[in-house]
Amino acid sequence: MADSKRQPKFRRRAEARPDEVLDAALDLFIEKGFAATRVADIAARAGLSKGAVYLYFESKEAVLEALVRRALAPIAEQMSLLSHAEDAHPRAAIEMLLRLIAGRAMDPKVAAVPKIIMAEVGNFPALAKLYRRQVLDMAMPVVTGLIERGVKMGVFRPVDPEFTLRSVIGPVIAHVLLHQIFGIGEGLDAHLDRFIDNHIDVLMNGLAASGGSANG
Amino acid sequence: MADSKRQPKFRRRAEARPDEVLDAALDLFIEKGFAATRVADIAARAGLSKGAVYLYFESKEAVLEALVRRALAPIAEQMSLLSHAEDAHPRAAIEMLLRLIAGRAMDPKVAAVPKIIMAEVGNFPALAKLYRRQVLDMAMPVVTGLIERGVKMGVFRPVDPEFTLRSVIGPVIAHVLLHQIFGIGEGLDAHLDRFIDNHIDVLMNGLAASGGSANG
DNA sequence: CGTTAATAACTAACCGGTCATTTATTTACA
DNA sequence: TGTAAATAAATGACCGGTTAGTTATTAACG
Repeated sequence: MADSKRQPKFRRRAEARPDEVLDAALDLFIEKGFAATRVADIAARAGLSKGAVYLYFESKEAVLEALVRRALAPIAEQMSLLSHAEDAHPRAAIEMLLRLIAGRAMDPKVAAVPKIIMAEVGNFPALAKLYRRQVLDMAMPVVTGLIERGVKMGVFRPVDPEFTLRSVIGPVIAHVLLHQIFGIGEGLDAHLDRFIDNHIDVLMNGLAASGGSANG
Repeated sequence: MADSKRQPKFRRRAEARPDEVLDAALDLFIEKGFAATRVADIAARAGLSKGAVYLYFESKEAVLEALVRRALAPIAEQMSLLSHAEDAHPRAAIEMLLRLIAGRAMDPKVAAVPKIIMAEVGNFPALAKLYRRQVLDMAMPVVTGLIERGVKMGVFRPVDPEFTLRSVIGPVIAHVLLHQIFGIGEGLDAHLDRFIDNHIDVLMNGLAASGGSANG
């Protein structure tokens, strides 16, 4: 009151606002889900008023879509990286790929997006299509191609690439789900590398002991 | 009005109502998620009025919890089956287990429950605990035990059972997710057996060609 | 000062949950 | 067995709280 330095009660920062809103929305969608998050909450966390959110986004749904788009962009970049990896030895490429995916997927901010999509796919089928087109349709062919090439080169046994894709990424998904959703293997956080080691070991060499009767 | 046969506008069927409500709720939660489903919708699909739903359930949330409980009951039975399987050869037991899980998990009604849990875990942490206690804490030790025994018997190579669990079930989860959420491998529906065959082949024998340098 | 970012108060609609009332079914009894 | 009283099941209108989206107004700042 006696203070002469009246700092303004808000700043005009049109450039930075949209990203800040998306940051806040991501946090809240992770915490409470899309439906349970109020636009007012997003605004509050982003440090502006609810009305201001509507200066930058058409609707609450539009916030979600923008959020997903923004999260997907870097993944598209990763994919171009993976395309380079095609030159490498299939085994080494898959190993690199798995470590890359696992490392990123264990970051809650990254894991959250597929989780939100799974949760909201019923309400917004467009989200599933977006994710499928921007991520899956780019990533999956890279992996199946890698497997296919490995088979042709004779470094992999003759397996079905489409099916085997699931054997490559599935364990990582399982690991992330158990951890993120159910809090299982909490202490294993630091042991992510060891999990990947184990996964690659099993994936490449199989479970069966070499001496045993292993064929189906 | 001219009709002499006045069929009643409702029937008293207190026995059947709760299950019918849960059936309807499951359908709708699958379609639209928990938050987006109105109690009136549930009632309409179950063929009674909204008020009647509250004769049988305390709240909308109580409907969800009852739904999960009902879905979990048969799984607990399955687990006792699995306990029997421990007597069998670890390899055969795992194979049987995988075919069992995959067959059930591809049924949308069954797959829906974990999906709903994943979606609503933010709002209702109790659900995750329920699922963890009633399913995971029962199922996971069976599998890790199986792996452990296989290692001790020498039919499996020395792997970490906790980590390898993820290699066993992960591919099935991936398959179900790709199919249920993103509609990938739609035509592969009939090929579930072939997917499991491929998974077991890779799981047991590994990807690496026998001649190659496969060790990490 | 004029433009525009931002606010704060507002509206309208929706939806979970309640309850007074109606209808179906069962029971008591002549 | 026929009928009326009793009970249980079900309805549907309603209430109150919540919240997405709007708008009149104000404040920042070049």
